[in-house]
Amino acid sequence: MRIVNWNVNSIRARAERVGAWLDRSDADVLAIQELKCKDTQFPREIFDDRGYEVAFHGLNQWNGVAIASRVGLEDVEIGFDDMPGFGEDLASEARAISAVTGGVRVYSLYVPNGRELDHPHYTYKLQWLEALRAVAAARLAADKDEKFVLTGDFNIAPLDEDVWDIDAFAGATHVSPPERAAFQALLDAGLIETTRPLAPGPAVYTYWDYQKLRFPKKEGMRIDFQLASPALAPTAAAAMIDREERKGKGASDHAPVIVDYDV
DNA sequence: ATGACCGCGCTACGCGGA
Repeated sequence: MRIVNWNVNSIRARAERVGAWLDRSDADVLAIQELKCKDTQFPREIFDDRGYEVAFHGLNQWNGVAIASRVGLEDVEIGFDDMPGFGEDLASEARAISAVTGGVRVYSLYVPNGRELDHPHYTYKLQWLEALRAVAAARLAADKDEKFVLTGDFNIAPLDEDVWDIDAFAGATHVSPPERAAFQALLDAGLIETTRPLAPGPAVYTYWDYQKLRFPKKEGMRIDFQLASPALAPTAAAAMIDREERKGKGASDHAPVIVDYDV
């Protein structure tokens, strides 16, 4: 089963491209981040027309997550237990959706950006990741044999080699020790990241800024991942970052992250 | 060539992105 996660940076602006990509991707499951639309605006015909079921969650022009699948979609959950909110009213944001598909619970996650190290959004990011860790730990405690995977845009570069120049990130988010510790805590809880071993770096990236010719200069960041449960991870057979999809006019700033699982 | 930000919304410039 081919499971893909992709931050599309607006599903409406990218509708044609996502459809064309689905036609050639052979994806069984596509976990999407950054829909940038409300549920009432979601272009579900992209998926209907191609025989994919789709579940989506969008509240406004920010964030938004979805899962599309051609191998069934059941037991959809919006958010996760004790997911923190943000803002004066601590409103919960559209950053998590999951569903059982092909015998695997797949999460589509858009981890908060953090903005600046001294910004309230950074504290929110760390709290959000800790709540996510608690959910993963609880799932494993309840059933160590459950097949599930946390996929999406983690907005963390776990290793120095995951950015083109670590010196350019001094004092920036995405590389700070607390963020990296929050990512490591997910691994310490028992999850296994399946893309890096099968598509190792250095200089393997999933995101390139639109500015400053970052893509043609091969200056990117590796911040999109798949963290699989112990029952699923050993079945990972191949992984690929589809950087071809980052080329040309109208590309998302993130590339699809593809993993084939023998399930 | 892969080429000098992009998408969104009370359509106009500020916000968020990383």
